[in-house]
Amino acid sequence: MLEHGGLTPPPAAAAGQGLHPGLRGEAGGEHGELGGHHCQDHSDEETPTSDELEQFAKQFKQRRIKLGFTQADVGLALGTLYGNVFSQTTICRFEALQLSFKNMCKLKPLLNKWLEEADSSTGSPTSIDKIAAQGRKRKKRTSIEVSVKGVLETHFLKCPKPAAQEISSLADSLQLEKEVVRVWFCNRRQKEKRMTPPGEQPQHDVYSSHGVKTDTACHDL
DNA sequence: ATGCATGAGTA
DNA sequence: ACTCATGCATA
Repeated sequence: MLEHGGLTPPPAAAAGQGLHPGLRGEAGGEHGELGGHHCQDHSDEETPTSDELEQFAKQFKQRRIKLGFTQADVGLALGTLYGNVFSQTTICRFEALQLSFKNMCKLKPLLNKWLEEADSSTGSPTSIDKIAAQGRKRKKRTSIEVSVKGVLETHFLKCPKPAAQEISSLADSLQLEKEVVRVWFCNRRQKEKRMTPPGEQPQHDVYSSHGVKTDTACHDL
């Protein structure tokens, strides 16, 4: 089968809206060569487009299931195969395209390799290796009430990057630890940077959007 | 499948 | 302190 995609050919390029991968400008001081310059990626490393990643993720999931593997299996297999172990969470997020653009690009080759292996493996006995050494005190997951989440979201829309002081007052108002609130905002920002906004399919915005630059100004307290 | 959390790297 | 990649614990 070819990648037909059925009728999800979406995108239409992510030049309009909807998809805004985290394409950070890496024009900083990445390399500091003086006199001699030899930098130039010329390998067969092409950065896939968002569309390609979508297709791959779909195919990957289907094949994975066809072969009878779980997300956790894949994560472990990657570790035993190359040394990079991943959790079920990460595989899941990859399939759902809930990772950043960069992250997706990084994982695609690995998963691609696994696919080849898994499908052509006439029974390759991959030995399992598990290295466990975690004696850390992970904080118990704080369950934030729905109503409180609503408040947080409202604030997020107003100001996605509140200052420490604002976080403090907010935490105080909501009766939450400052850390919890801070982390919540961090996670929220990350979500916003994912490829596929949950439940938000790119629609064509014929109207709307004018030169209005909704400047995100944080004021008030 | 997802929410809250950790930790390394960076500005 | 933030971003980013990643995962334990949980829904």
